[in-house]
Amino acid sequence: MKLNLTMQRKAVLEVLQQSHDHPTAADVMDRLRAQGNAFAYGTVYNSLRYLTEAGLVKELKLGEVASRYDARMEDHHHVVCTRCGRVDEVAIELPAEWLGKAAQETNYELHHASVVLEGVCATCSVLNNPSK
Amino acid sequence: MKLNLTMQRKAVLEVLQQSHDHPTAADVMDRLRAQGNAFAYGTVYNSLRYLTEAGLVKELKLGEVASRYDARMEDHHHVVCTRCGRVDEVAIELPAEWLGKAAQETNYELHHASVVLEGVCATCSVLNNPSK
DNA sequence: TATCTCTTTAGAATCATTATAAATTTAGAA
DNA sequence: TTCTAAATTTATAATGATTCTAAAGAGATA
Repeated sequence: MKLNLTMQRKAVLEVLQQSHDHPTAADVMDRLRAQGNAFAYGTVYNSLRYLTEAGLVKELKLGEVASRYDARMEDHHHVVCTRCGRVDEVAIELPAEWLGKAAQETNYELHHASVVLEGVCATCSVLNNPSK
Repeated sequence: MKLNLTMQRKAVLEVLQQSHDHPTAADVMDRLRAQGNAFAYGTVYNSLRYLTEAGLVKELKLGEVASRYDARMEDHHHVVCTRCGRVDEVAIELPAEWLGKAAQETNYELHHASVVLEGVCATCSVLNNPSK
């Protein structure tokens, strides 16, 4: 399967590469519009799916209504701020030992692990309790 | 806030307590119907939200379209079989040390961690490769 | 009893996403 | 180059989960 990067797909990919806040499909749409690329909704979804399948982009399902997308392909996890909705990345990997125990307990052949942490980000924490 | 368990809410809770497969709202609806309780859709969603807020039930967002619900309140994680969609539980807790590192790296005040593992369950694994 | 609040109900509305069908573009063959 | 087949984009309709709304019902309290 050779890569077929149409201008639409390239534009979507570039938006993701230039974003560091894990935009949703609607966010991507807006950013494309802002730069003069008014593609059809379906095209944006199509492109996101294509890029995801091509392994150029990751789809993040963090328990919110909408999926988010990320062009950072190194494996990593995420933290969501329960106050402002901001999403940050967690670079630390799960201990292999822990995964091993999980595989053993469940009797699954594990392929992927995703951790979603919830908490309050530094900014919101300060806002709420300036004495910090 | 005192607990107000109407008959509808009680029925929804009981369905969840008797289910061990993490049913979706639609599943709950079906099971209620099957036992003669034909509540309105809105009521089931309302009850699920109420029970979740009351801490009697957990809402699971495992990256599928629909939320699943679980009356097991002990903290635990989940494995999803990518072949058949089956969801099982993982009782092992994340190492506190790992969480500590994550909190430090991200500068978040962490409140909750949820791990979703993906893999192939024992049944599907055998089906696909009977030599095992 | 009268009133107030909470709940249920049916159905409409919303939101993210997918499907459809026609129009357009692209790539490769002739 | 010209033709044709396959892939893609587009606009729009459809879907599926969930929430909202407004009216009706139930319960509790004064």
